[in-house]
Amino acid sequence: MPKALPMIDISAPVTCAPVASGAVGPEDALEIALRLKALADPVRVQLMSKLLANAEDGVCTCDLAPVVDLSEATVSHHLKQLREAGLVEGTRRGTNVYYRPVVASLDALCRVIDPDCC
Amino acid sequence: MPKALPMIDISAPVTCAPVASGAVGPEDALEIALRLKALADPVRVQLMSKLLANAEDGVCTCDLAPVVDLSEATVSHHLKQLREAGLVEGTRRGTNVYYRPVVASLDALCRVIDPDCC
DNA sequence: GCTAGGCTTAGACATAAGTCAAGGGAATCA
DNA sequence: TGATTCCCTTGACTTATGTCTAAGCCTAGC
Repeated sequence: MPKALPMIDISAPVTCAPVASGAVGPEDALEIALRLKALADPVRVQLMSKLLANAEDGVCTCDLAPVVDLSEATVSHHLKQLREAGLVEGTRRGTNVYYRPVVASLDALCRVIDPDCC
Repeated sequence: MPKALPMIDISAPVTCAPVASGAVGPEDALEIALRLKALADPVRVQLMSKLLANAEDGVCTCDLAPVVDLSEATVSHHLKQLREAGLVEGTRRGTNVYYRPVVASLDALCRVIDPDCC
């Protein structure tokens, strides 16, 4: 992948014009792609699903690991990806960190990619 | 990525239950992730954008290459990814192949990932 | 303080993905 | 038929990604 290094902040919901509205520029395309990439992994899809199913309570890392049958370190890595993409947020309660989905980000992402959506 | 090899057909629109409806299984998560991965690249986002902007006429590979400033071989590779994900389809007219977006697939994908969509 | 539990980070490794150059096919036209 | 043009595939290279183990960091409770 001989490609420019991202290193841009994508933690806020995407705000550019919908993809269908015309040829998007390289920078908008990169913003969209980075957020999509955060979701484009089966483990992270499963994690998001679990989080969305428990959106009000939140789920801690130790409960997430068994769901995807991976080590806590790997789950933490995936959660970091999702956090950096603004798709989840974690709050500490005691020794545990509870993760919750950021529905607004998911919504914004969807709005950008689907012409007939919302 | 020490992970199971995909090798599954994802050319039809995704049909599984929405991610938000509960913890999706590993196989559904893989189906969703593979389709998202097809879109999760800045070049392919740009290509889709261009195609969506010319949805009725279609765009040929030689016109697509300048848009993303890459070789035709690389563009062909990206189009193959999108084709295998069922997001675009190409029809030959003479020596040219004209690509068109498959809006239904994009729509289905969006419906699966966004709880508040559609 | 000190220890224990939960979470994250760092390093290492294997696999996947993006890019290009070169070559092969198919359709058109002379 | 032969030449040209467009498109696709293959192979090789480089970079990115997912996973683990091991180590470090907070927070709570003693």
